[in-house]
Amino acid sequence: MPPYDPSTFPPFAVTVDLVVLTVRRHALCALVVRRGETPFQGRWALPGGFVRADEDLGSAAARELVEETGLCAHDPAKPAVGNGAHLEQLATYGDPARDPRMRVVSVAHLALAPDLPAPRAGGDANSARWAPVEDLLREGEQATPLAFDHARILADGVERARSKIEYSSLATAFCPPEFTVGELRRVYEAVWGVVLDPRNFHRKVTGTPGFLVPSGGTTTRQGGRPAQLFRAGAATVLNPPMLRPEV
Amino acid sequence: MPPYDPSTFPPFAVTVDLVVLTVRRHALCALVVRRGETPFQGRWALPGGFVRADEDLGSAAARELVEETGLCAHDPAKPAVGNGAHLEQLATYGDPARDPRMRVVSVAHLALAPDLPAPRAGGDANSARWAPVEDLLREGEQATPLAFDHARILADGVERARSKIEYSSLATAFCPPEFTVGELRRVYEAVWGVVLDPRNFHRKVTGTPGFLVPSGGTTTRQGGRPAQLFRAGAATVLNPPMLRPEV
DNA sequence: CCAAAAGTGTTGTTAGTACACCCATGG
DNA sequence: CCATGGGTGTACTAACAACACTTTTGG
Repeated sequence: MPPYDPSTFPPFAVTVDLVVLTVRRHALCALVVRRGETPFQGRWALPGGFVRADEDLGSAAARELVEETGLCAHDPAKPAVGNGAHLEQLATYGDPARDPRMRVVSVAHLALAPDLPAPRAGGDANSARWAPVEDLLREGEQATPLAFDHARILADGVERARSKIEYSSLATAFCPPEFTVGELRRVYEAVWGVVLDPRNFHRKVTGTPGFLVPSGGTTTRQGGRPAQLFRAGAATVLNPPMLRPEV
Repeated sequence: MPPYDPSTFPPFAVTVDLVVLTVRRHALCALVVRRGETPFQGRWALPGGFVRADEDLGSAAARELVEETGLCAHDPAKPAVGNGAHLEQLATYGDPARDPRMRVVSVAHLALAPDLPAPRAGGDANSARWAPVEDLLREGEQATPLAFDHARILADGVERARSKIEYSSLATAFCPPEFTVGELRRVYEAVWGVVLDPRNFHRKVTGTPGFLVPSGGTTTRQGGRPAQLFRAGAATVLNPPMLRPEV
C-alpha cells in the first residue's frame, strides 16, 4: 500500500495535555507548570507534550504523568497497588487558533492522584505546583489565566471528575491505599464543595457491595474514636449512585 | 513568534469519524459507507474524512454529517428546529497501527438522528446504508467486521448513547419534531434492547418538568386511542434519571 | 470529665415497580 | 363487539434525608 501523498491533507502536531487532580487540605487542586517558552512565557499551564511517532495516545499521557509526578498510571484491569493513579482520556481540543504558532490538536487526559508530597518538574521546584482549581478557574482582576485554552480543558476535567465520582468508585483514586470512611467523605466534600452527613455517608459506602473492603487495621489519625481502615474494592460502578446535594 | 521546526515533532494526519445512530423498525442502526479504496477496500466503515487546515474539529464533523446525510447539526444553545441532529465529540483514537498507511489520529463524533428516508453518499445508493448495530458488532463467522478500528469506535458510541439517554433528554434527538409518548418509549426500548412498562414510562416522562411540551395535536398513527403529540422541551438533564432495567 | 470523630437505629418522604383499570379509536 | 394502544389510580417497596443516640479514643 502506498503512503498518502502528504499534499492531500494538512499536517498537524498532536499533543497530550494532563488535568492531574488531587485533594490537598480539603481543596481540589490541579497540577500546573510554569511555561519557560513563548508563547505565554511565564504563565501557568497544564503539563503536556508532543505525542511521539510510534506512541499510543494513552501511553503518551502515562509517560507525561510519570515525568511530571512520578505517578504510575495503573491499568484499570489490574488491581490498584502502590502509587497508582487513575488515568483516562478526557476530550480533544483542536481550534485552529488555539496555538498561535501552528496547528496543534491536543488530546487531553484526566488523572486522579492521592495527595503527594510535592511535584517535581525537571528538578526545578519553582516550575510546578498544586493550585486549588477554584483559584485557577476564577475569572477576574488579580487572577492570571492559564495559557492557551487550558482553563477550558481544566474546567472540563473538573466537571468530569465531579460527575464521575457520583456513579463510580473513582473517589478512592484520591485516597492512599488504606483510608478511612471519613477520609473518603472529605474527598467527596472537597470535590463537590459540599458538606455531607457523616452518618448517612458511612452507611452508604459500607453498604454498597464491593466498594470498600476492610483491611483489618484501625487508625486515630483524625482524633476521636479509632476508625476502620479500608482498601478500594473490586466494584467500579456504584448502583445506586452517590447523590450529590443540590447547589 | 517563529513556527515550530517540523523536525522537532512527528507530523500526524487528523480525521473525524462519525457514529451516526438512528432508530429504524425498532432497532438501533448506524450509518456505514462502503470503502472504495485500499486499505479495507469493499469493506464497510464509518463515514469520516480529513480535518481541513483551518477548520475546527466540531465544524469538520458537522460538515461530514451534512455531506453524508443532509442532516444539519444544531448548536445545543439554539432550539432544535427542522432536520437538526445532535452532535457531540465522542473520543479520539490514535493507535500507531490503526491505519497501515501512516499515522492517523481520528477524533470520533457521535450523532443522533431521527429516522431518515435513505442515506445518500455522493449519489451512489449502494455505497451507504443503515445497518443494525447488533449486526455490525456481532463477532463471528458470517459477519464482516468494520474497517480499521471502527467496530471499537462504534461500540463506544453506542455505549455513550445508551448511558446518556438515562440522564438527559437526548432520546428526543431520535424522534421527529413532533412525537408521541409511545414513540419515545420505543426509542428507549430499541436503544436499550429492553421492554418498558408503558404506564410507568408515560407518567415518568410527562411528569418530568421541561422534558416534553404538548404541541396541541393528536395522532392515531399507531392505531388505538389517539395520542397527544409533544415536542422536546427545554430541559437537557433528567433528574431523577430514567432507570434502565437490569440486564 | 469533655471534645471529637466513628458508627448504629429510627422515622418520614420520595420515587420507583407492578398491575388493575378505564378511555378512545378503527375494523 | 373487540382488538389496540393511550392514559390514570393505587398498593407495595427501595433508598434517601434528618437526626437522636451510643462508642472509643485523646487531653
